[in-house]
Amino acid sequence: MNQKVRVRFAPSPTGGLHLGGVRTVLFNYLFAKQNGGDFIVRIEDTDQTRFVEGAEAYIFETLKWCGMVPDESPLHGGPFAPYRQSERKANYKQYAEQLVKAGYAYYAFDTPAELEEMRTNYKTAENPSPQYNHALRDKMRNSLFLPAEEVTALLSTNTPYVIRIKMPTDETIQFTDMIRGEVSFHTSQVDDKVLLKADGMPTYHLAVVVDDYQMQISHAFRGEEWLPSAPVHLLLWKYLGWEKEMPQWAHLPLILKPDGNGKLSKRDGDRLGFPVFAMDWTDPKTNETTIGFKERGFLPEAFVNLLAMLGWNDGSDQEIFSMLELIEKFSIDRVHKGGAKFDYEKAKWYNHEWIKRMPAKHLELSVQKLFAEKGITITDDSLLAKAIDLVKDRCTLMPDFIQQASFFFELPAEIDIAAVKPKWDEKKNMFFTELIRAYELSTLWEAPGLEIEFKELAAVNQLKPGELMLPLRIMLVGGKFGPGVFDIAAAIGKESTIERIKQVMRLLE
RNA sequence: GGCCGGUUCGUCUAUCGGUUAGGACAGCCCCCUUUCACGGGGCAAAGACGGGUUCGAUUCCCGUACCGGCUACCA
Repeated sequence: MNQKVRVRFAPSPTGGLHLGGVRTVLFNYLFAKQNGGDFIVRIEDTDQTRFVEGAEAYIFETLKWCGMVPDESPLHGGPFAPYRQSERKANYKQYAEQLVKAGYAYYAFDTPAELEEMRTNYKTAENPSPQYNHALRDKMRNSLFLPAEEVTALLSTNTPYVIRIKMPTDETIQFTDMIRGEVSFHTSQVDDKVLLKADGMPTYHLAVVVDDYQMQISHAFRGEEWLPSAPVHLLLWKYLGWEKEMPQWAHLPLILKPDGNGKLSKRDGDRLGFPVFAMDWTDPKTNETTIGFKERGFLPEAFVNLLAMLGWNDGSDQEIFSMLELIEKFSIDRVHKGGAKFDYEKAKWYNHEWIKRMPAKHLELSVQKLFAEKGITITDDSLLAKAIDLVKDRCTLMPDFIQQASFFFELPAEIDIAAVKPKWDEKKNMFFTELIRAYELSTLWEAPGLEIEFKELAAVNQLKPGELMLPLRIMLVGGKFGPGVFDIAAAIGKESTIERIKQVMRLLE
């Protein structure tokens, strides 16, 4: 029995990685790191017909973005390489053969058409989906019921065949799931799953057992959708003689659609207008891009945080956790049994919280990039930091910084002149003319001083500051939003402030 | 249909048999703010149903209902 904690995430490279997948990685990762163990990524590409170009690279980019670096993987190498099942192909057949020899599995020569025929022939109202199982296998063409000579003949003439597990007719398979406790199945209800396909590739069922064994996996976490096939895996561990090395299982609850029911899919995101994939994914065949959390403007810290809280909590009221805190506090026995509906509003709340807490320094690079995409070049780093600190409280998603802060770096794109024009008069015009003069003479350009000067001048002119502050805001910002006006004036500087006042005054003439 | 799993406010959830069933998001109201937010305060909102066990059940057991997953030579 290996003591060392070793977990694996075993994705199939068929497209973008979605929420549920990333959460599975996260729980694996947290568990491994908490226990000083290894986090392995193994690519389950046994179905060559479903291979999608770029999907594997995408998986690793996603893990990197989330801050979960594998200790072993096809990309990072490791002592149990290769980590791609397609490259381990030669490995599996011998075990399938071993099972046949021991009487735990058998050759099946049924063609796809024959299987189809069986399903339609035996389909009844009570049994809408007949299985290839103990009750039906004697009706099929397999090494269990065909004469030995015929089997030999079929084999020697290279007739395509698969190897199926021979499920016992009457046994109870029980195991302890780390999340669900005791779970049991009756073998009569489980079908004779294919272990080795006609193309020589193993199915998931065989591959996961062989690889978990060879890679010395200590704990196997996967989605709840795998629970029904757990008895097959348990039996395989036993039949292969590795029972003592079998990992502990944990079947994670599913992430469900926000509305209605069922597990969350990419389509729900398209339909409801929120991301489901971690990052943008472009399907190489259709060239269609599906938006990701990253590109929508989520911080990886927030993404990880919100995923962790979908089905887990530490028992306290704390909701904001960093990766380090999660590693420290995560516990598999506090993971829920029931699925959780995904709530995009709450997801945004996590991001908002993270943006608010994030020091401006950490945000600078991505904000700068966002601006660059809009054609705004930032040359003054200290102004950028100041601007970020001033507006981050009002940014939920990263692109909000464009709306909230671009006026710091360029003249307002639009001026809401209608907000001031109706109440604009000669007295106000005079006030701002005098304000320009006063500000031109200012030696100390700081918010409190600017505000005092402004208010004093208003008093001299017998005007209420309230009636003047909105016009000033429109002049500097362009609209009815943003941080305190004098903070803005202080940040953009004397020259720009005066220029903006003058410009709008001209528009008001 | 069968098998397996699940079920506390609209949503995410706390509760290790005894609570006015707590928090958060969203909603509504108020305060703060001479903009928009942030922030603060408040309102409304839940144990699917029926049986047990128990002095006492949201909590333990059984049944029902409902929801989900699986039922491929896909993972």
